[in-house]
Amino acid sequence: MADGARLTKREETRRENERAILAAAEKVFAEAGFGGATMQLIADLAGLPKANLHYYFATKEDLYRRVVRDIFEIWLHAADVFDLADGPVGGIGAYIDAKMEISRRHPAGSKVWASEVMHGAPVIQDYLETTLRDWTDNRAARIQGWIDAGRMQPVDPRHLLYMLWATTQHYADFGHQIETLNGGRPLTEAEWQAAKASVKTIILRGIGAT
Amino acid sequence: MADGARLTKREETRRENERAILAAAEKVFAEAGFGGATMQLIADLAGLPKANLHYYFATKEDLYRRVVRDIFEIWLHAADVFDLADGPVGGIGAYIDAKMEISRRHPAGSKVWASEVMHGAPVIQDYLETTLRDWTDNRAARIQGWIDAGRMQPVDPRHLLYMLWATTQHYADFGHQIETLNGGRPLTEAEWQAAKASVKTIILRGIGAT
DNA sequence: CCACAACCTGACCAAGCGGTCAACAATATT
DNA sequence: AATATTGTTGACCGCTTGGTCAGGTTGTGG
Repeated sequence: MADGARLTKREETRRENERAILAAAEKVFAEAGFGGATMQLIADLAGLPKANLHYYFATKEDLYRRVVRDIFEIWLHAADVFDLADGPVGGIGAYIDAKMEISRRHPAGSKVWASEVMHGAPVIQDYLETTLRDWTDNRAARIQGWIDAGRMQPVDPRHLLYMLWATTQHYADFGHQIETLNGGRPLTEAEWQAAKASVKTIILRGIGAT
Repeated sequence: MADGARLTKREETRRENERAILAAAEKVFAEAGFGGATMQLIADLAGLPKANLHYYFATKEDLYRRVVRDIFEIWLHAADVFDLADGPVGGIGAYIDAKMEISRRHPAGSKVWASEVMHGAPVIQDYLETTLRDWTDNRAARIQGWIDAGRMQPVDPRHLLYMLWATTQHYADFGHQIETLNGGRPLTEAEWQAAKASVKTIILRGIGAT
């Protein structure tokens, strides 16, 4: 008792295998794209026979769909910080921090998401049209509220959101390019902090947030 | 005479076929990624038999390499405007316009480039380490010059460049997402102008450019 | 302990892939 | 007109792919 949920050996194994498969899949899909990824590669990385993957996920597309949706959830919840603050400095500042942190900790997931959208969102188009659209409408309204309250300069809320997404995701999706331009070394802790600070400084000043 | 270069029928055909293949390849690579693209698909789109592709480009990788390098050239030359202006408002403003225009006119190329970098730049790593690094160093120095001259606030020139790249490319790479959030319709001419204006306003104010 | 269900996997398959090639057609050169 | 060069293509090949499946193993509930 006292170690959370009581699990049978079966449930535990299932959970662990799924986790291993999803982690491997995320990495392989990020590195090779959907078309370039192979079930064999994912299986090897997960340490399971290929046939076993098909026991847990019927098809390559099912597995991919699951990976994309998992990322989407994380991505979406980063916006919780948006709603806690009462003004643009706190709200947008915290959102930038949160999204930069996601780029740093889930670079593979970010790439899978980027790849999916870039190729026309074949598997999550419905999510874009429902969940994401609602999400965006809400946040745009909130930003407009700040503008109306004189807390920031009038800018198109949507283009501001695009800029936030673009800039923060860039550090994951184009991490390889940034690393190369950084002398071939990954950003250090201090360099990450500097990156965050730069982004926040420019954007918050850019919208005249108070 | 007077219609430019005099070409034999052979040269003309060769030129036209190469053009058709490259255009088709850019589109297919953008839509499906390197791994998902097939020579058959490219051939069909170019209106040529598959075997003919291999006469012009020995391998799929050769063809891909050519597409990526062509984009890189366009991308790089967009920065010419950077050098004509004497201050950040003109220089960076014009650069944003130029890169937004590329996103608009070469969305497929942009996606191929993004995909290439995202997957670790397997075919243009050398370009990143030489041409792009030099390019970046030069522009960073120029921006630093503007800072030293008091023409803009002190910000890290590199992170500013990343922000410019990220934001402008976003309109190509995530064009599908933007279109979906725009009610399923592509941006109109006026909306493109508004996007450009938003980006320029926020960034130029963000760096305190004068 | 038993019977049943869930889980695992090596061997296999049809389909599609990048790439080759021999035979042929068109153009250029002499 | 004859010849050499370059361009074109259907048919083909070896290989890898996603996916299947029969038969075995492991865990569970009674």
